[in-house]
Amino acid sequence: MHSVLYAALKRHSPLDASDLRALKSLDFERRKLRDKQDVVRQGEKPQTAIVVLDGMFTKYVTLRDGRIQYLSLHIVGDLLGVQSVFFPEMDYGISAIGENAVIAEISHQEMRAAMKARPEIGYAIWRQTLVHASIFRQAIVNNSAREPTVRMAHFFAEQYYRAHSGENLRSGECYFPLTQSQLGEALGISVVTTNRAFQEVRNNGGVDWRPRQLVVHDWAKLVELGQFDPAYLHLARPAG
Amino acid sequence: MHSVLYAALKRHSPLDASDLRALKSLDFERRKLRDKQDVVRQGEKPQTAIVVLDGMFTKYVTLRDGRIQYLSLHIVGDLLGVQSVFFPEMDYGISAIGENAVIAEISHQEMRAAMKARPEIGYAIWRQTLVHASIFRQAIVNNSAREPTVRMAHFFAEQYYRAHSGENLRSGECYFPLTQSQLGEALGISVVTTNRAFQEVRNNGGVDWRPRQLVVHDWAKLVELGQFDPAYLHLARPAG
DNA sequence: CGCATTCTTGACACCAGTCAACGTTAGTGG
DNA sequence: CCACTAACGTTGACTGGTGTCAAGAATGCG
Repeated sequence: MHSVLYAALKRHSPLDASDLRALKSLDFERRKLRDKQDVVRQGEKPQTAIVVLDGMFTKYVTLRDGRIQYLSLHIVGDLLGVQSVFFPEMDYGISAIGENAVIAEISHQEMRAAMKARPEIGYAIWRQTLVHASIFRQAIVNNSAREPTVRMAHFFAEQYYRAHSGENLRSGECYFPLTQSQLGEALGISVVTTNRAFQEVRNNGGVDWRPRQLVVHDWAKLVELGQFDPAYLHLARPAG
Repeated sequence: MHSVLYAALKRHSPLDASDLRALKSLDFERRKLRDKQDVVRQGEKPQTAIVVLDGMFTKYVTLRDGRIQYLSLHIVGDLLGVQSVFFPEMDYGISAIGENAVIAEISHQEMRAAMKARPEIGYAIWRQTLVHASIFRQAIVNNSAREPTVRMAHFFAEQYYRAHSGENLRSGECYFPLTQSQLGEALGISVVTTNRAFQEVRNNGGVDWRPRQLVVHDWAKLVELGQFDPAYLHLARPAG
């Protein structure tokens, strides 16, 4: 878990040996989750922050009428629920999607101590929360101003780009265990529209989607269709 | 400016006398902006962070085809562009809306120094960025999963609630200098739909909207129509 | 007073949602 | 190994909401 977190933070933050040592001293508990199992629910007051070790997790909101809106997807290295270190009550839920979903739980106390002892760790975590905020902003743009096909292509592009840390993108795969229904709930469109939009993306976007796996065979095409510009993800290296 | 920032941070963070002193020592430059004038543009690399002193500001994204998507509105006390302290390049723009738009610019250096000298100031600012992230999340939910009328009511409620810091909400006003066209660009709907949705909100939502001013005469009604639950804003006091 | 912007309304087309049925796949237990 | 089931994917038909276009009314500013 320490190396996973360190690697993720290192991507945008200058951590030194002492910081690494501090990270290594963090106590944590490993936890495996089933498909669709909640890590935290909206309204709860968790005592831990979460590092994704494997699989996929999602932040989501449940509406009055029971409908769900997914806010973001998260993969290895993502640090979740940082907000709960500062504001006790969760205004969104976190749940696992798919199998092999594993997290490490780190107590708020430990987190606070590490940030206090090594301010640069605090800044690194802060940067991560800023990137996540940036992803939220793009989701607003995407779900508000782009038509279903473009929207979906952009979403795929973001997932793929993040899964590969912005490197070696030309072609490849990434884990993508959502159902079409869930994808629709992320994009703010109905299942039927999701299905039809996907067929167009498959035909014109240089991607395919086998169960649990997104297959990109023409990255440039996907970028073009999705109007994807990764600047907002603030990874050190520009798109390759 | 110092008291404005201090008051805003105090709302969610425990700052002491030394923190206040540190804030007071911050050097800044006051700047007045015209309606629609940019503070920073997407892609630029500003050297300062921004405290809103008066009027209204907005974060927005410009799409390829020139369309605009507004991301959030900001008022007195909001600290903007904190991200640029950590990531040089802006992935969104900030501009003034309406008259009497005044900001204070604080150099990144000064910001960094203050956070280093007084960690609690850093945490307070961090909390602000977390609240803004939370507002983004709600915007995703709002623009993706709620129909125009409800969406608009929710948006109004959020504005009004934030303008009043969650206090004395029963009835009152708040500054709201957008045009209907801009409101549409915030909600992800066309001008025509905006206009029609507004008429319904006016009729059933306990609000009115005079030029530049949002008038709430029945807060409970607005909350009901907009399905507004202010938990996500993480102000200390619950709704009154 | 006159011009530009904003607001408002109607008509129309079309995209996206809903409903419903069927096909496909994966997982379970006999 | 196959039968059975539940979840998921796919398709068609229909409806309604939302966007676009266009024109006129109201407002505000110089």
